[in-house]
Amino acid sequence: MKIASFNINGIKARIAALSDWLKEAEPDVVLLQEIKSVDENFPRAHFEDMGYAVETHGQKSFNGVAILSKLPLEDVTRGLPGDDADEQARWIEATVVDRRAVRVCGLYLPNGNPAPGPKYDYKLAWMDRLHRRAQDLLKSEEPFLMAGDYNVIPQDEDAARPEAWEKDALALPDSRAAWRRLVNLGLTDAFRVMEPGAGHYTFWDYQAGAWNRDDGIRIDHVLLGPQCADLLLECQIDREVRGREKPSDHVPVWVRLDA
DNA sequence: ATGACAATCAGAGATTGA
Repeated sequence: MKIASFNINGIKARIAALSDWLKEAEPDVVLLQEIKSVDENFPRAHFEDMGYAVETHGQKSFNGVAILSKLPLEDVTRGLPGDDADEQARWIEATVVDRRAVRVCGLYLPNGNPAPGPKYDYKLAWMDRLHRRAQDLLKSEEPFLMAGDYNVIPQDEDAARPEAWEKDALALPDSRAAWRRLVNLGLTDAFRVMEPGAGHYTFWDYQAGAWNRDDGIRIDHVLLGPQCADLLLECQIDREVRGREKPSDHVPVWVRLDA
């Protein structure tokens, strides 16, 4: 089972680029972030015609997550538990059934800039809710993963120029501590365990020729629960997608599971 | 120190992103 995460930076603007990548990468499941669309305007029929089931959790203009799946999706839930007043669409879950059933969670973690400030407070509070959701998923002792745009640069080797991010919400000590607290529950950073080296990124800013200078950061991650980590076969970043026509500023990261 | 670039909504330019 091949499961990918892709922050597409607007579904309407990315229909062609996403479709091209789907045809060649042939993922079974794709967790999308920043669809920037309400559910009614998501080009559902287009992706259904490509063989995917479509589940969305959108809002107007910003944020928004979705799942595309060639395999049946069951028990879909929307919204990260823990704050009924939170109206930002950043979390969707479903169970994918093939040889094994895997609970997949798609997430778009708040950016948090400027820090300090209310946006950073929201980011840290959201990460605390994520920690609690992970604890509950761990209790099930079933295979699960949480993948998406975490907006966290875990370590200096995950940035081409770590000094440029020192005071940024993506790399501040409190952000990294919250990331470690999550991982230390017993989750596996799928890419990091398969590729221990530096220089692997998932995001390059549109500005200042970041892509041409390979001035990137690794902020899109796949965290695996223990039973899911047992099934891990492969994890890769499709970096070449960033060099194409009308690209997102993020690229896909995917895992292949023995499931 | 600032803006650079892109998407959205709207129908110009502000807002957001990372």
